[in-house]
Amino acid sequence: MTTSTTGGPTTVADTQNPPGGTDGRGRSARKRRAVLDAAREVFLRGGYLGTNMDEIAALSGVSKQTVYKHFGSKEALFVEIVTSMTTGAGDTVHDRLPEPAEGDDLAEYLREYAYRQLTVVLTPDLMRLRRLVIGEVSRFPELARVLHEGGPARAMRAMAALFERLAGEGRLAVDDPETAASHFNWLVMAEPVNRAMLLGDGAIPSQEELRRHAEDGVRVFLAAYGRDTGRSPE
Amino acid sequence: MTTSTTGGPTTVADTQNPPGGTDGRGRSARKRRAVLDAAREVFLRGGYLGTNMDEIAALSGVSKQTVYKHFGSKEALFVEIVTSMTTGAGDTVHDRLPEPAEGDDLAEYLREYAYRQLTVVLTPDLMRLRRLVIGEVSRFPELARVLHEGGPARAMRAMAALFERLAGEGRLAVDDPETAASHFNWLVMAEPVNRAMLLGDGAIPSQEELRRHAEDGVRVFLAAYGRDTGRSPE
DNA sequence: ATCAAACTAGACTGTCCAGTACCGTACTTG
DNA sequence: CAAGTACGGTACTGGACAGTCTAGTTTGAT
Repeated sequence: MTTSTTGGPTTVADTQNPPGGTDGRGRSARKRRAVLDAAREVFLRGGYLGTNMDEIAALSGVSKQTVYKHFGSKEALFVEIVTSMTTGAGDTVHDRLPEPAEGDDLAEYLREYAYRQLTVVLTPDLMRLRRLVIGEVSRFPELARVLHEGGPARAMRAMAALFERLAGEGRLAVDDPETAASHFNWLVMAEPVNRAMLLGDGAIPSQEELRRHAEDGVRVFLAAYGRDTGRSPE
Repeated sequence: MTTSTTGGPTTVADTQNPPGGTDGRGRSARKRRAVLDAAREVFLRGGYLGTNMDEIAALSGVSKQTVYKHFGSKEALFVEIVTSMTTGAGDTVHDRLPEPAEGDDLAEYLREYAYRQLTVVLTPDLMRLRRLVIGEVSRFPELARVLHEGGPARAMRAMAALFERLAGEGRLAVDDPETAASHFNWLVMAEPVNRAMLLGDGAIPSQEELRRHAEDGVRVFLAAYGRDTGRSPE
């Protein structure tokens, strides 16, 4: 944005705008991106009804007409923002997720898993997204369904599959993987998420607190579902 | 709730409108109540911005002027609704809450406690209230703070105090009552609450499901914090 | 019966906002 | 370089809504 806006003499050597059509990333696509970025910020700040399209146009440095050219309506733009953020966050959690090897310390693996999930989800933008979607459940039930599916449900399915495997290997005492996954998930996520939900982004715990919280949750989980975790006197 | 309204057979001569000025429950108070009831329904349905004052006036069978006479503004009316619902629900949970006696089965007591909490909180109106407040966190942070304080925080304080006492009596292996209370609370509440939060009132579990859910949560809690719950081999 | 306070109905003001229309300009592509 | 398309700026339409105002009516106490 801060690059040379004054073109200069005649034909700039085009260091950033590829003339060939192979790239496909022309002016139009750039404007579209700008609108998406601005809309995201504005919607997350003001909610659906609390946001007006002029503000989005102004913040993205684009005319209102262009906004409506790319996204037909306020509603469509809103849906686009929410779904893209939702799936994006879900992918961040699940991409390149290592599986526990035979020799790994299971407790350590679960702590890492929990901590990773906590740090990804407890982000100001994701908390705002969650508040936004929850507040609009009656107006946009589909979006809430998508968030649930791409968030908790997806995470718990992955965990249930993992726990089932570990139970088969005799490393966990789990007979109902879904229930165990739910217990693990909420032992770890519930407290900080609900806290941040109501008390605002300022209530998001620090990394150290999240570490400790993950440890506590895993300890309780393994006390109930672990194989060799008889409460040993320290 | 459905018990005798504490009235008793003393001297209830008046049917509804006491003529004496001592009561103060005249026409004005009736109108005020009507406005509150209507506002509650309309706000819970449409959210803060999605609600207009004409609708409230129409539903309560009262002129708009009267609405503004009793509550100075839309914002004041909204705050009134939310705070009264919040404290009311908190009282419902904690009023007449029995304590576990010496001989009681602790697991049974905790199951009952959990089930009670679940049934009170998982009510369509309370879920709608929660969504409403969460959606308005940025506009009304105080209301969210009040909901957190009168809801989860209050419940967890009560539980922490109980656990501390039970630990002192040697009936629980708890060294950090706050953490234990958090674990208990969210093992029980998190799954159904978050589910209903995103999937709508139709996702509120049945009473049987809540019973089972409470059992599962208590089992895990006692595996971690119980005294005599060594995992017996089946 | 009388009077004052509270209520009703509805018109009204000022403001905000989604979405459109118009026209001149900048960019892209052949 | 030419032509077509996308964009900027801005004014405009149509409708919604918080809050006020006015004039007439009901209610409840004296």
